[in-house]
Amino acid sequence: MATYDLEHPQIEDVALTDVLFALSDPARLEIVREVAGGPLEMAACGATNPGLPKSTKSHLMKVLREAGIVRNVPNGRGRLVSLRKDDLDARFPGLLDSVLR
Amino acid sequence: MATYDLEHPQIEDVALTDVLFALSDPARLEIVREVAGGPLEMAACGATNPGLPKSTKSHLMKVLREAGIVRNVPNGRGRLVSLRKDDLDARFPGLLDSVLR
DNA sequence: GAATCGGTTCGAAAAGATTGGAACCTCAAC
DNA sequence: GTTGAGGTTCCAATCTTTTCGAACCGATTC
Repeated sequence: MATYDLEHPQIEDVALTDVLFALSDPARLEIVREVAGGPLEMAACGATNPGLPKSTKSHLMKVLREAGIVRNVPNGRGRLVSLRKDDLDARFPGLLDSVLR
Repeated sequence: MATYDLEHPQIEDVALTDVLFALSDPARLEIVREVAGGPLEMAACGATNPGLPKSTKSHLMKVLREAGIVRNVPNGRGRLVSLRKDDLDARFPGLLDSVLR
């Protein structure tokens, strides 16, 4: 019964401190950098962290998703992760660019 | 014997994730906003948090200081807190502006 | 439909952050 | 020198995050 569509916050509802917190972890920031190049299969990201257990990776993604930073949608039998760049740019102009520079 | 001059990191030594983490706490971010207007006596900042115990406030300042965000120097019998804006702008261009906007 | 692959969720343990009281330190004023 | 104001440090309690195994789920492939 439980569907696997995950909750994504409205961008107006995300607080700046939540975004900053999500980005303040090196592993999460690295994922954001990878995804900044374009949407990525979840299996494909975390290239820098090869041996990461999947539950851990799933949790990192959850924090990013709940902070409004990434979108994570079902895609075939996997998932596609993408950066919510337009949303973030509208809500916190310049932030993403300065973090990713 | 112990001097009360506190350690301030070289700006090149501070990691982006440390800065983001320090700014990800609402109370700390508020202090940064206050200090962005110009140097402030430590006693004068935290206006939004009137009843904050001094040990707690001291700890918030420590996190900001160790992240390279503020400078905290003795001044009379108190301390003067200032934003390391130039350092931060050089190290992470645009970051501070986008966070404080 | 059975097996498998990619991910989520749950639960519990470990690690780290926050909070605040108490003791202490420094400077300045008296 | 004593006192008081402004802050730091220490410590312990609490809270939050992180980590990861185990169980589960849905879509795909056979």
